[in-house]
Amino acid sequence: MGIKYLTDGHRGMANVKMSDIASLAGVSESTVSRALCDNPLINEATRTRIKKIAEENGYVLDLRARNLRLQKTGTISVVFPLLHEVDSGISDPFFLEMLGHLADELAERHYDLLLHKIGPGEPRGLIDLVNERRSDGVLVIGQSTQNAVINELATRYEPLVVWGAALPDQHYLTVGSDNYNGAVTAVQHLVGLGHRRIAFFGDKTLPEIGQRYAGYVAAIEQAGIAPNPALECRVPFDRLGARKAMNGFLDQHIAFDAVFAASDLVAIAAINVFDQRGIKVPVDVAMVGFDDIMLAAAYTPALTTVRQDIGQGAKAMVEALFSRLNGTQAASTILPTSLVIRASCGAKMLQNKSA
Amino acid sequence: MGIKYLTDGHRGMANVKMSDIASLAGVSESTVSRALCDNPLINEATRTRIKKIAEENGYVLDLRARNLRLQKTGTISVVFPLLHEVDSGISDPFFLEMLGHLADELAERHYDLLLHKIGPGEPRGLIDLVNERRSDGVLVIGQSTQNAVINELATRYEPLVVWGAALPDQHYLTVGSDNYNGAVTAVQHLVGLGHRRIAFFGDKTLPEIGQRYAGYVAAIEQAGIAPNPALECRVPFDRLGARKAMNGFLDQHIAFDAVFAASDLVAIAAINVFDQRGIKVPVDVAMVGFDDIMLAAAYTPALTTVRQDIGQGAKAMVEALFSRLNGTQAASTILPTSLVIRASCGAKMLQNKSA
DNA sequence: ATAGTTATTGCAATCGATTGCATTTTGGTT
DNA sequence: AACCAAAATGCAATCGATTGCAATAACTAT
Repeated sequence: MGIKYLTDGHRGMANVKMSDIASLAGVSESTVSRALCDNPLINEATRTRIKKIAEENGYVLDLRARNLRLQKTGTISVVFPLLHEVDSGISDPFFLEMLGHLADELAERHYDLLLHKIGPGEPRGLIDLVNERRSDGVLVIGQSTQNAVINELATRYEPLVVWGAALPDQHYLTVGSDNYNGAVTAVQHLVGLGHRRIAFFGDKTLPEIGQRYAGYVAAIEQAGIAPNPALECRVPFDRLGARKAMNGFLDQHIAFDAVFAASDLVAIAAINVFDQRGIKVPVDVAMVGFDDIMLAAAYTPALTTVRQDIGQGAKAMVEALFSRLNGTQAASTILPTSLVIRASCGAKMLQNKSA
Repeated sequence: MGIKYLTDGHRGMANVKMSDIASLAGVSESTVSRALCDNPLINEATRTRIKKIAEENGYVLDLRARNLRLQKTGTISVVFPLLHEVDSGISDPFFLEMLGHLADELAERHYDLLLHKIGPGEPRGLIDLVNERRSDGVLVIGQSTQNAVINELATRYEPLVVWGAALPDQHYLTVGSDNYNGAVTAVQHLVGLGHRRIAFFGDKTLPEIGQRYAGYVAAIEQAGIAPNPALECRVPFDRLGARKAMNGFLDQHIAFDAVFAASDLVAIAAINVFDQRGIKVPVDVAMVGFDDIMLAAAYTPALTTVRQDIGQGAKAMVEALFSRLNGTQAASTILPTSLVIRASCGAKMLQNKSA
């Protein structure tokens, strides 16, 4: 006699299934199924024997079959604004960092991560995705301008969590940073350095940016400075549009001594445009960004910015989603931010003023 | 009488299945199945009738069931070096751009994209992924140091395509840029500008970087310059390590007038470190990068770099993978690169020389 | 009308797992 | 030895689609 093995074919990967293991072990499929998931109904001895056989024959269960039977997918969709067209997109490193953390959190729960890109012109994408029921839940990173679509969807689809700003009439769970207070802190910092004419760079029609703008205004006013609409530069997301907007702003020759940029990417682009026109950061103008992407620290000059804790954010999103899946109540979360001070807004201005 | 509808429950999403449509239409499931996939066996009239009923009742087929039956998954795994730990990782924007393009290519072919993060310390991850057969094929972005594992896997698993350098004893298909010639062009450009003491910044133990290094050496020698090992700075991937390596290089006070950085990220970090020590790019030192990530153009100074066509790369990878899935032969691909000249290595040096 | 085609449709098995219930085996008790 | 409870295992239905083959309906030509 001797131990029987299933020979795996030429392709190397034998298509071993549960019934094969069952016959090898001389038991029924039910027993194998139960043994493999440590069901206590099965005798300790048989259980280990079966497991050993399964192991030796390289058995792995077929998730399609299991999920079909269990009526689930074992998958979470992550919807992502992946914009990469030359003229319409900047791959924000912030998203990649978020994605990495989400991948971790989901892997820990043994869920797969199905990635869906969604472009600016395809609002149906999200709806279809849900209709096809390929996943047990959906995480949306960045509602940007789609919040109407998302909101409509949310009224009939529960397991949906969105990264971004919490808005008033919102039916869906959000996890996001405290944009308002983050902005307040940033602007207060600039004020503390002696800056008075602080420009706002960003597109405040986007929900998150709108909140940052509100914080900017509040901090300005609180410092006793009159908000000046001329100091606002509406910077779109695409690179060319951004440069154009910034150059247009500079062409107006409005005096300003600092910029609060709505994201690090905007800040970086601004520094670049300024540089080309001979304006040096931080010597001539102080600059604060938002996000603290990895590159913020590596930029020249290193960027002072409002840090969002992406790891926490990812964790909160996944937790909220699984609460919904389990029927537990869960509330939207607003995560605290912190100001990271680097070279892009040195203390020089303060010294100038006091001198 | 009147048309019958399946009422969808409170949750909004009715769980309509094919058998429901069958009874509504008064036909068998087989007929519905065939009608929905435009099988010509089915009468034109019934086909449209069934489709209409399916549409009205919001029917969508269950992919698990279909895939189980068809013995496939409809999914491609994308394995991704998502490193985000503070001390071990930089999220290279290059990867996100690639990911976006892959998402497009796969979506076009109606395949889902399953994302798997793989950390530096988990070589088994890739193997397990394949064993679990959750996807019909695997795309690996960046072999980095894992090529031994990948190679072993490739001997028994066919539908595998890797982004990266083509290496001698490789059993797997690769798609990658022409690292060698890209580097040659970059260095020739520096030479043409009059630079003689060109440093190499990067970790040449990684396959892709190794090829770029080879190109660097070749171009140097071809210009009649003796390669100087002291001009090589081995820059690791983590930020702190990178800074340390660069500072160490500067501490040796070896004269150099230009840097060929193995990636844009390295170039960016280098400019930053140089700046902190009073070395200005491009005034004091010229800098060329590799990749042409979005940020290269937005950096200050804008980065001269070797552009990789990521869109083409993604396309080639997916095409190669599907060839394998269809049993067609496919060969590894090497994509051409192009040099993008920007501010980081201006023509100043040349003028200095000729003056 | 009738046999012979051809165009449609249905039956039933199948993909690979899970699980309620029935059944067998084992062990303990008197 | 007989019986009962408890432990271990097996049977068979099920998840929702696809498809070879059989069966029926609709025509065509004689």
